[in-house]
Amino acid sequence: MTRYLEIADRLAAELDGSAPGTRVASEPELASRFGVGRAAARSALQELERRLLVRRVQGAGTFVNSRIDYVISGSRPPSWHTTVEAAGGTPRTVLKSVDRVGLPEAEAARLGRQPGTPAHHVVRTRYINSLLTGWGEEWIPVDVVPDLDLGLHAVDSVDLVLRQMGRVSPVRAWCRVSLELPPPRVLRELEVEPSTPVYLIESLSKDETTGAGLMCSGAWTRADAVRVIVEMSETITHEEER
Amino acid sequence: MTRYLEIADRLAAELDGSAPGTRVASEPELASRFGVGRAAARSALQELERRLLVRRVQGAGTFVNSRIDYVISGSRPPSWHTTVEAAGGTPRTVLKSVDRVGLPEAEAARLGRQPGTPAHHVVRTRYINSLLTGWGEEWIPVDVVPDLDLGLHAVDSVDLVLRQMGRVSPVRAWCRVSLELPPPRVLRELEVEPSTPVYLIESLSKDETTGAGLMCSGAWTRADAVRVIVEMSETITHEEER
DNA sequence: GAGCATTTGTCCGTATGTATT
DNA sequence: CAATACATACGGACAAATGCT
Repeated sequence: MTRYLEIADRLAAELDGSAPGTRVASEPELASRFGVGRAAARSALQELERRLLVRRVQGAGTFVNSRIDYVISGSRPPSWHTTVEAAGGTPRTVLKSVDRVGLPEAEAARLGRQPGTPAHHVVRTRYINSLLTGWGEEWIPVDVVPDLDLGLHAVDSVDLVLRQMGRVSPVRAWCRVSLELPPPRVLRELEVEPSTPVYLIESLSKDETTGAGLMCSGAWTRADAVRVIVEMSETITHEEER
Repeated sequence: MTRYLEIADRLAAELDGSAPGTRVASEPELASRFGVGRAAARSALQELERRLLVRRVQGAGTFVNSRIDYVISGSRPPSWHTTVEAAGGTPRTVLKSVDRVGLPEAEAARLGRQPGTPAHHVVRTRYINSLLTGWGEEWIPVDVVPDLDLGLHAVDSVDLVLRQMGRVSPVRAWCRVSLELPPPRVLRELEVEPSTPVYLIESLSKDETTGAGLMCSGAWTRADAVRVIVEMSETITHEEER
């Protein structure tokens, strides 16, 4: 019945299988093609954007979107770079800052330390194909690795730096994933609209042998760029499902 | 600079703390109040809807929305009804159908059975405060509980029926959560727009002692009604984080 | 850097359709 | 049935970002 949904469905079918980044017809083009006003053509493209099928950029145009699957699992734990590359994308991580701070209360509790314990505070952004898709911070007590910054400028992976310079074996001990709307800070850092859904991935790493807390992190990721899938493989205590 | 975002932010601040279900000013009211056209007032309300702060119903109005947190965790496993009630909501589960079918391939693999094995196929919908928020299906091999339908009409909980009539102890063995856009089937069942984000929660229950697959399920839940949080507490194998 | 065309973003006024109350 | 409220659509206008000359 509604014209713009017909157009959206039609376009969705046409775009199915197109390569990511392919250009989609502009609003005026669609308007003349389907014999509607610009408003209806615009609504159709916006509908496709809500369905995460396209990405729209003011001044540039509308382009086919694609999401990569990021599986967080106990049994099959792929790294970020590997995941993105396997999906045919180009990953990039940018180190924004490395500070030396006292541990905030929440992070201290997770790491099993006293609040105020000296720690490295690492802030990094993540890109897929030059598109800013993630922002996150990591806390590592300084006694784990005294001069983390030296290693971080040479190697990209915090994990690797911990293993080589800290001589520890970090394993993921706890992880929590939820879908949120970005708080003001993340809004600015990720340069997104307030209505863009983002995943919050919180994580804690402990030493494999001693069990001591080594690192905890919080990472925000755009849901229109990544599809996070959480798999719990272990047998878990009973849940009454009704 | 943009007028409608100013209005949206203003309204968001005003609505903060309002009781869920509270009525929000209509488009014409907002238009005259802020001295803008109906288009700008409408955009502001749509922005709030994208932020999941309000719910809009044609013919009725715009109302304050609220999401309940549903935590899927190993350490603290609450039931659906308990979770909703703890959040101050009224949960309801409606049994749509109970069929006897042969197990499809995917479900058979999960349950460790042969495809085509006779099984109960249970379809149910879930409501929060009379709002349709979830739709899901469950598969239970008939040899686990021969006459499941009898029990299901008396008790709401599949888990309880399995314990009482099947004399087994189901525990969650595997669980997978992802955020999706609803496929056509779910679109119809949940009566939502194609752009409404929904969670897909897949789950497998095994017997606590024998380890035999008892039940597997797939449940779709509206993300504007529920915020799913997944917690992995167990120590998981190493993941290289970069 | 300046200028220009293209494209999306915002906004107006108006009208009609459709669902709810 | 009538009033209300949201949904769709038109035509027109200007703003803002992008990409190219």
